Amino acid sequence: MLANKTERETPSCNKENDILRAAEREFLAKGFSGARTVSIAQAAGVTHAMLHYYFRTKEQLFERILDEKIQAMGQSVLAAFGQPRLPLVERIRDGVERHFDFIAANPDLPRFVVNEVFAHPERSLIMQQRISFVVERLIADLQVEMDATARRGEVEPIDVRTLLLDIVSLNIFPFIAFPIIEPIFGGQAADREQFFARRKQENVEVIMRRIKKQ
Amino acid sequence: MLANKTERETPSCNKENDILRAAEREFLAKGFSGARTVSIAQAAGVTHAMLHYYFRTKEQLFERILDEKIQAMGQSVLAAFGQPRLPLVERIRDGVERHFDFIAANPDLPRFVVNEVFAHPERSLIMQQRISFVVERLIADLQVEMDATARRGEVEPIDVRTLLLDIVSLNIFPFIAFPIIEPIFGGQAADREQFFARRKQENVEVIMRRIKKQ
DNA sequence: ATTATCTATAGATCTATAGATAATGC
DNA sequence: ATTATCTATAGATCTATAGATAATGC
Repeated sequence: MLANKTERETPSCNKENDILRAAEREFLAKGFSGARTVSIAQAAGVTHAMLHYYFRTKEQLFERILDEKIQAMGQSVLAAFGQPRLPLVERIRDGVERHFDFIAANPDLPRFVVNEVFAHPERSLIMQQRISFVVERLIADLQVEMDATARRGEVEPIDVRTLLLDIVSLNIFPFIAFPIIEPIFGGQAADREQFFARRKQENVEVIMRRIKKQ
Repeated sequence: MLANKTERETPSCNKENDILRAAEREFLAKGFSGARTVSIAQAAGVTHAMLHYYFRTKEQLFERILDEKIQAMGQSVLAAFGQPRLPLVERIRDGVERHFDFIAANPDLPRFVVNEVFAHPERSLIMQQRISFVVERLIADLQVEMDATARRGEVEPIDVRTLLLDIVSLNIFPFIAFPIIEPIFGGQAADREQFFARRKQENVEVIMRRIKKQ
């Protein structure tokens, strides 16, 4: 049936992919209930019937996107902190920055994932479990190094899960709340680039102070 | 009043308010596009026509709720930190805890406000400006005290806006992302109460270390 | 023979209103 | 006379599919 896509289909004339990319934009911007399949089809430059031909239902199309995005969120943490080449403190500083950069490059991602997982936790259960499984190993690995470093008196001992939640909270929230923050920061947030550059530095500062031995 | 047994007599007396309360629940849970006016009417125990009789449109009913909630978010910051009776460091510690408690008591509020403001920033512009105006005074006041305290060498100098964003990021994110966090924290988050009690302590710790003089 | 695409439309849902009727206040 | 409430339904969307037709691969 649809399983075997031929290799000579170039991206620009691959309608299935066009629909996926259009769906990605629409769903990320408006969420499941706000998105319209007609709009997606229109943005993809195909008739509405094609969307159903390839994905049967709005729900199925949505789940393709949601799974993709949940995975991306999980991967972002792995990619940011899974670099064992640096000593722990530098590894964490580097991780905060990498994770921040990823969110900066995908500012709509966290809101989307957070909302849709909240709206229907059962919808994404398998994907979530897969992510936690991988993240679990990263955490265990980091915790071992953390404990060792703390024993040498180089850092304040801390539960790695707790530290990671501090980091993602600080990194993600400013992006998802930017429209609210902007008027409060007034001129300071007028230059979006600069605002987030400072944010990144602040988050690194907060986390470094959190683990610093007192 | 023999007319007491008539069908039109309302048990809860104020249907307009019933609709508002039902709308609040529905909109907070599902957002504007996910909410259904029929469901709201049903939950309020009135016919669907009544909803339009009192509020004309879904949009107007929604804006009543959104304005209310934006104001509540702003007030929560004011109420938490607007207590000039304590010395600065204690005032901040107390503020972090008060703000956390408010979010804990209204866990759906931030997601709702953040989403809807993001989806239609123009819809809430007046309300946002009103909030920023009030918060602005709090910030100015706190900054004066912060600078004075820093001059005495009791804290590390910091921009108050930056510090407040650290605080609300740490306090709000764990609530809006809880369904994602839960499986990763596994057993540690099984007891929701305890998980958030620890979070509160962690957030206080992070912020105290952030302003501590080095 | 199968896959891709289009037009047209069914069917479901959802917002909103019209129009009738009862209650309330003056 | 005005306000509150109900029933019934219009009108607008939106998802999904049927059925015809073109393109592609064997």
